[in-house]
Amino acid sequence: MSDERVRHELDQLKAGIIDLYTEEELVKKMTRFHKEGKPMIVKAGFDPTSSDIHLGHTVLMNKMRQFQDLGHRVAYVVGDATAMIGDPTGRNKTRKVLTRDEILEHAKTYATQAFKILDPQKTEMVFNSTWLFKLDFIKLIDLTSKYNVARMLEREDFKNRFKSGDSISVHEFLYPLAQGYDSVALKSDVELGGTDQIFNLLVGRKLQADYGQEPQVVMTVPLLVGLDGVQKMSKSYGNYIGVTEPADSMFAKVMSISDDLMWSYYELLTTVPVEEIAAMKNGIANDTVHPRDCKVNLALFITARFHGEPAAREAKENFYRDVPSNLAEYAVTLPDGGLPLIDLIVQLGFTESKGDARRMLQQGGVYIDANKVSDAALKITSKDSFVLKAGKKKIGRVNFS
RNA sequence: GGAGAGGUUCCCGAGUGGCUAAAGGGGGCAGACUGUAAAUCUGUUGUCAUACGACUACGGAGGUUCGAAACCUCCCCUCUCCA
Repeated sequence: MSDERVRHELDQLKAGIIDLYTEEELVKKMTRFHKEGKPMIVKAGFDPTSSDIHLGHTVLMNKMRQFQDLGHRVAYVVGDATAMIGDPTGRNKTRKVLTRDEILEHAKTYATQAFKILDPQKTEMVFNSTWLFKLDFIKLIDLTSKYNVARMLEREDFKNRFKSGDSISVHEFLYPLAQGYDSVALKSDVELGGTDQIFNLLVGRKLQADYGQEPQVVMTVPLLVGLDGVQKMSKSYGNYIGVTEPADSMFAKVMSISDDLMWSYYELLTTVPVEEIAAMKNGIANDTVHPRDCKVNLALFITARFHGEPAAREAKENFYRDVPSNLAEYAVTLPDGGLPLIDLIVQLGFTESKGDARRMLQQGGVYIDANKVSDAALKITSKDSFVLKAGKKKIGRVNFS
């Protein structure tokens, strides 16, 4: 019966979800969908302050895709208006204000990346400036009157900042309200977000009720921890793997995570069944399985997802080779008097400054064709091409002309 | 509006006239070890210069001084308490 079907779909949707407010309401909406055929509007917002989608986003997008596969529609909200506030996480004290063009540009590249996962036929991309910029002063006052400061201060970071005496600007209170108002404007049935979004998502519920709508169901997905193993994956922390990154670097980055972190990547980014993951853990515990091999498989899985199997295998081979096969190539003009190695390193962008380059050289991090170079004053005089390696990650073939 | 405390290098944070490119920690980078992991250890961490050294930097603008991150004036910003 239809009940069965709803039950089954519910299990699917609940998989990997942290918070769900509330299950009853979700069931009600799903049942209605099956009876009346009107798809749910599943909302998720994205901040267009950067243009790259990384693996952290994909956790959320997979869930969105699931809803689409069950026949629902996704409202992909580009937070161009809310970006002007910046989600008050307390760390972005001076957030760079983006121009209109930059935001549109970001939204565009964002979308093409998003559709590696989402179904474009069932996705509406909307900009929240469409309705937020139309709020006049009267309506804004009305909106702000629907929430009070005490409740606002319940939000974790507001609370902390208030307690520790850091500044909170009044306009930051507008962020949750604006995001909540998005839900009102879209009449969303479900809103998805990371666990750090829970407060904002719940504001949406309250506001919808205040505006006489049926409140949205709120679901959160776990945050993916970034490569550093500490903070959530985020572009601003530089601990991310972008979905458009080359296979080689994607593979290498996965390999660089800690063994502990590997498990949450398995759970959040792969379809490997939990039993298998448990088996791997067991194997490692009794020394029959090497953790490195588990990580290689993880890296293969993730790389293959965005680049296909063959590319993933090639990335693996490159990873174990001293010199990758598809090495970056650099064309350099050799000046008459020769080119100091230090200058070359800077010129290739391997280090930021000459001092940095010199340091790296002195510390033994520079190799030419697999031979360590320690002479900081070395000058390149011959036009023979060679492979230059500076540090662990910077490597390339240099061709002179 | 009143009173007080502050703004230091990527971050936190010491420094109250020359010994300060500025302690300490975090982070970053490099090296050792390893599994091109983590943890640990070592080194390093403003720019230019082979080097001597030069330049830039302690919220902003002026000033005092042979010499200022430090002292004075004004301004900007943050926080706390009072109204």
